[in-house]
Amino acid sequence: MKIEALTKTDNIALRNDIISKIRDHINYKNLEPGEKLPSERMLSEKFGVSRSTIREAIQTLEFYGLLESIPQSGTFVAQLGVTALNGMITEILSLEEPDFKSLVETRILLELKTVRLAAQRRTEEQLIHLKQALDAYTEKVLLGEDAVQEDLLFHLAIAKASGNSSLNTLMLIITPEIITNFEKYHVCDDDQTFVGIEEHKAIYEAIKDREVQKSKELMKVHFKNLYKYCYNVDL
Amino acid sequence: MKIEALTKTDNIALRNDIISKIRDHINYKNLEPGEKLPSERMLSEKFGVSRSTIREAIQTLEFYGLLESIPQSGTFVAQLGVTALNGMITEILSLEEPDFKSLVETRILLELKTVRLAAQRRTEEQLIHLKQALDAYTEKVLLGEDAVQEDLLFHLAIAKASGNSSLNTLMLIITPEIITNFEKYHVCDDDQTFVGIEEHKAIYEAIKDREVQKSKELMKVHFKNLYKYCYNVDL
DNA sequence: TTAACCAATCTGGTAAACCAGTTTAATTTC
DNA sequence: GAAATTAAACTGGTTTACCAGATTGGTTAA
Repeated sequence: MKIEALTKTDNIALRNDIISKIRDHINYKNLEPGEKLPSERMLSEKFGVSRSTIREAIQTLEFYGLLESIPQSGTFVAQLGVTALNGMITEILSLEEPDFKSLVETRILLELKTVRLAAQRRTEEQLIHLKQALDAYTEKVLLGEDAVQEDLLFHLAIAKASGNSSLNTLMLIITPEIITNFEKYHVCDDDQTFVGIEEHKAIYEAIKDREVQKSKELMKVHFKNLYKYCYNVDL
Repeated sequence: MKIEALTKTDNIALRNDIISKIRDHINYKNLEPGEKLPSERMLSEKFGVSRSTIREAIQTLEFYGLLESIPQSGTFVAQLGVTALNGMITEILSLEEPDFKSLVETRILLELKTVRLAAQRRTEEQLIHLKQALDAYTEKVLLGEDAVQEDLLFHLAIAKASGNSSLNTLMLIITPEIITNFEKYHVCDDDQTFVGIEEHKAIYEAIKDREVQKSKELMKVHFKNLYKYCYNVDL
């Protein structure tokens, strides 16, 4: 482990500590949904840390939808009861860094859904966007260059065309981690790239023709290698 | 629209503006993966805002795994090329607030997967946790009290038992929003709660007995009403 | 008694100053 | 001339101070 990783870890540990203290406070005061948390200054003094640290912790809980800060007014607990809030925060604190296998498993699940939805719901505008992404990918491959990024953007375009903003968000969250790990472990085998063009093209055509089931099957084939990798290799 | 929402919107708009400016800078300087961003002070001066604002924008991009800040060293772009980074940031900036239908659709997808994985992989310890969550839910319902929170915690326990940390994280992200909307639109019909006990119990038993297919079918039934709601009602 | 009003206070957001490691480059030493 | 050294500049993180809008509680007018 690198030296500077320690201080970074310390920062996260500190923030998690503050989050658990906020949870304890909510429990102790039995704060109901919509009730107001003490001001950042109060919490800062109470927990013996600076406002920045408090704000960081609040921002994290805000991201998970458990708190909401209103400017010049206060920070409020979401429309969740104490029990749920308690359980959720405990879970958040115990979250592990996702392993590669989990990421791939999740990506496959999400993409088999987004491609079906895209085939059902894509608009003409989204179709054009898909075509552009496909062309950019094809061109890069034909030039013999690395096309991992264009590959990724095509898949994100499918997610967008699914018309499901929630799925789209989740794809955006897990994609960078996937790519980072891909680069790290050199998963992508360049021999497959020309096959990749055909597969991408076929998926695009299926979405264009609104062939729902076929699009899913094509995506399944496209993920075949990933599948194999996911279930045969342990990282 | 409420008045205070304007200032809140302004804050988000400001942060998004900074994010897009960071993107532009990365493009302009053609920063490769792992390269260092200008210091927060430089960016602060360059963009005419305070460091706090810069830090907030960086923190957001860090959450999506696009940047990484190292204490006393600098902020670095992730192992993603300029093209991917560019596309991702653009997507992030255009993210909409998820609609209820998207959330429900996504939740069903995720839960049909987590329950299958839980039936395959659950440990004895996770099984105990599931049982506790089930009992808490049952008790609350039998007392005639509202058990939405305990319901939620049971489902989160399943996600945890799936052994897929990535899926677990995604469930944690969308669950609060779901609950908030449930409360808002009064989706949960209290007549169903006693049926709910039986359904939860059956799912628990299926996971306990490692009956993968059955667990999925039971979850599908459990979501039947949600399904109907999702595809018949527009919000 | 009640409703309108106004100023003191409190809020989250922003900016500026400070801290302790890290990095860098000039200086010294061999 | 090259390698070791050291001090100055730079880094993200933290603390403190300030801002403008929101809240609140007492006062005043009806």
